[in-house]
Amino acid sequence: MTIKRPRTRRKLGRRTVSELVVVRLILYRRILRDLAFSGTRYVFSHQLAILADVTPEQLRRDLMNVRYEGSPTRGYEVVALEERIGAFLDPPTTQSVALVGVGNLGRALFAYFLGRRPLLQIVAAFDIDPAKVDRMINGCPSYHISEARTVMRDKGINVAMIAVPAAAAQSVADILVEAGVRSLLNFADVRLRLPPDVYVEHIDIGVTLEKVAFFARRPVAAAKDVGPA
Amino acid sequence: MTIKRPRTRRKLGRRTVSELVVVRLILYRRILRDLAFSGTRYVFSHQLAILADVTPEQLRRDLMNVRYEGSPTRGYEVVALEERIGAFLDPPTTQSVALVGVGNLGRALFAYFLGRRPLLQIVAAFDIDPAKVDRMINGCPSYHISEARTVMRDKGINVAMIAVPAAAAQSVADILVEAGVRSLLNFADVRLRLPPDVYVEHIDIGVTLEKVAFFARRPVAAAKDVGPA
DNA sequence: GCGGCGCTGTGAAACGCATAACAGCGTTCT
DNA sequence: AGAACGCTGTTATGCGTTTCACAGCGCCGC
Repeated sequence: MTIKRPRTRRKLGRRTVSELVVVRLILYRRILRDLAFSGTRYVFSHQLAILADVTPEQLRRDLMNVRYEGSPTRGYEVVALEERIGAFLDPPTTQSVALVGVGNLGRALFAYFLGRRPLLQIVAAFDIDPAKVDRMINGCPSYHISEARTVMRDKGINVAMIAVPAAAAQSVADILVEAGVRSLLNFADVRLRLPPDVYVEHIDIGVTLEKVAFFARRPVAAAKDVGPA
Repeated sequence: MTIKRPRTRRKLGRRTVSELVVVRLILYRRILRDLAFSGTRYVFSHQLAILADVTPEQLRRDLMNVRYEGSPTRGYEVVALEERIGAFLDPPTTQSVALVGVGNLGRALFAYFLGRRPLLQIVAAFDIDPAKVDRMINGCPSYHISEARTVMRDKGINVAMIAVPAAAAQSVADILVEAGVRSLLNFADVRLRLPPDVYVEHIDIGVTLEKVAFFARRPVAAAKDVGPA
């Protein structure tokens, strides 16, 4: 869920790739992993497109960005394509992530990380509650937010997740950015205002939920575009 | 976070409104609430635009959809505009929501609903774990998923949130749709395949997180569009 | 009272993205 | 062996959204 803004883009080789393409590539790779796991060797664009809920044309167009060529007769080789997308998406080295806010949501995020995502690791948690600080949570040390700057620098963290109440989110974000974070994932229901060179992604459950509720009330055959006039 | 597809639209009066507009309207209203709470009476489009992280032109254009006119000299009257947007967005009556999956994330969602959102209420929770079933959770009864159909019908639920492991999500979704749900909010990291008249919104934390990590590695001044060639 | 300023609302242009259409080619079937 | 099929990669078209630009107008200051 997101608001359309001047898209952040990133160069690869001499090309520039939009956020939308990146998101879909991530999705394709996940599907390819599942396919590889289930023993599939080759896949056609229309098959993969169905699994990703995308048109085949769009899939092929997206794949142009990663410079991988499929065979007209066999389609794409699952493992090879997965690796090629990985080469495009993955960091050269493991990225360290910080989590701020160890409430219900924070714990859910910890649970989410277990096992998965070897290339992204939560190496530090922060909170303001003394009861939650200076402990180990899922093998990860927790600190008081006031130590953020030191810890972030020491551990070379440049990605952070914010899972604190809305009222605290902006000041937390300011602290993080000041401590060198380049990229944020914000779960608080507030639009953060930050310098333009910081990448922010909002997961705004409140807005998303209202949106879903709104569209639950639309006319039955809306998908067919039946509007008069 | 979402993939661009043929946009779901909804008529209002004789106009049709896109998802993007709806999302922004929801956001504007939230900001207006905060402004009203802090005692602000009037607001100009450029002020509101900054708070919403949008251009003033876009804000004004969005507001055209709700048929509210501001004054050239005072701007928009905060409370009146908030109410006007509410009249556009809100359901005539309270909507009942179901939550499937009472794990970490499910509980976080319950916590989220506390106090807020009088127009959306979780009236039933479902799980497959016997230990979590037939209890009260935050004043809401929990049932085994096998009872979904009956309960959903009885309570007139047409919106549901899915917070179960990825492997179970599709079958849960099928059950829900079969039980009459029109609109889904899915937190599982799987793309659900459902009939086109069902509205689905994905909150895919895995994808979003990878995206954030990816853009943390972009060149420093990317925002200025410094690409050569 | 009149001129000028700054805001709103909206038509028109520009942009980005998705969709459609097509050329190339390896495989397979006759 | 030759032809036809179906898939890929890519170019061209179209659409939706955002951005630009300006007309209209109430208020404020002179």
